[in-house]
Amino acid sequence: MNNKVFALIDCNAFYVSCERVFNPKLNNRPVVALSNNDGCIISRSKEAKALGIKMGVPLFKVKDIVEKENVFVFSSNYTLYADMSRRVMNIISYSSPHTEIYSIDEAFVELSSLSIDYEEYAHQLRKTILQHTGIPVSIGIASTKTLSKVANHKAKKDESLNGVCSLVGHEDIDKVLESTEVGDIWGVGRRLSKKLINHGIYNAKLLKNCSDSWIRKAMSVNGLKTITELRGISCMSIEENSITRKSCCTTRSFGKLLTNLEDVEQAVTTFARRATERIRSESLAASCISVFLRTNPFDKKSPYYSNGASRTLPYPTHDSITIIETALTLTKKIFKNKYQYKKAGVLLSGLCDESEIQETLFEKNYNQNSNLMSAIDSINYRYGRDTIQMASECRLGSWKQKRKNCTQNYTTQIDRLLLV
DNA sequence: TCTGGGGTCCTAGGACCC
DNA sequence: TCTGGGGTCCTAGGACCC
Repeated sequence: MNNKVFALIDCNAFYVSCERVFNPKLNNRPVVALSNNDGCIISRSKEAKALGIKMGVPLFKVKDIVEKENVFVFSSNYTLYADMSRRVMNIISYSSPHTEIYSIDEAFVELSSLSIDYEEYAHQLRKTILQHTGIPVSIGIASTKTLSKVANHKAKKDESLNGVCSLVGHEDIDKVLESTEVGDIWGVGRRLSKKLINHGIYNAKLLKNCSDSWIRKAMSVNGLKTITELRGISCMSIEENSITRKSCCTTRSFGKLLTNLEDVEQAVTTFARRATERIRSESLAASCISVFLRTNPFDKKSPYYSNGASRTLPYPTHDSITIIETALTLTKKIFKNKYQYKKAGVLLSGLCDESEIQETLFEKNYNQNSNLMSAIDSINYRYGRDTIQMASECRLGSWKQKRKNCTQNYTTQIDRLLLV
């Protein structure tokens, strides 16, 4: 038996909550936030959920409800959300020595090393986060990460719990597991959930009691970890040191369909530049560059085309010019006339730390522009990320995304501060 | 008319080696 | 007619997460 204790802190309807902080009129009203290009609904207030608006649904499919019920709709404002996330995570990190930032709106904390009352800690933390940032959170506490996810789910659903649910010392965890649908378990997605239900396993208690050998076959080693954790034996620990990434990709849908090579090249240039800037900011370099293009898979009337191409360089680089040149060569290779392109992307992989770049005697030096890159980065940091662009991306701007209803950068731009 | 973006990990199967 | 055994590496595809 282990005696670890994990807490999972999860922000409630995070993007919607961020918008509410700066516009209190949105409180107690149905509010949703959209994905890029104003495509799908990816964050919903409690009131919007109550209207039957589902997670991930395309906006146009719920247009009627949105209009009839006066739902407030926001384009995503990642600059704002990222900054609000940073504030919440700072408070969490300060509250415990063992913290793992798991996503933009979630963090795991290991509590067993602290001699505290866990529930009291959780209520206090909730209060502090709300007071300092305006963001409401829910906290689940249990002996494994997977169970803390279950507890968090319960904390969100059951309003009488005041946002905190602890399964530590809980007399009947099985009862909680019985009321947890199998698809709500961390690690069980849409496919596995369907498969399990077909076998009569529709809640967490039934899953927990399956045989190891059957689970190994049906769900691979990850499934085995999941059921072990449901039984209260911890096999996933806190990842305190953020592991360096293995790839970095920038991809977008276009605001309108593109048919010209020049327009697609312009978009690919921007994607390649942004991805390269990101790896540079993390002191990484890439040795493999991939580009992909595709038409709209939902449009059954037009012919579908999707293709990708990659090239591996002789040694890693984080020079925008080299990476963009390579990306454009790849684009020409896969671009075909007469198709209407909806989306493209650039993926950088084979990443290594910039200090490990091995140069070769006989190849062109890709990294000779490093002073130029530093200068571009510092100008873009100071004056906005697209202040200096590449010539091949400044032409028409025809691929730009839809972003009809986006709020200000209240916390990161001095002239956008609210006046009180 | 309108359908997101950015990641990780595992497995099976093929190619190849001796 | 009869065609082994043991291994590695790579890739595509499938699953998951937020």
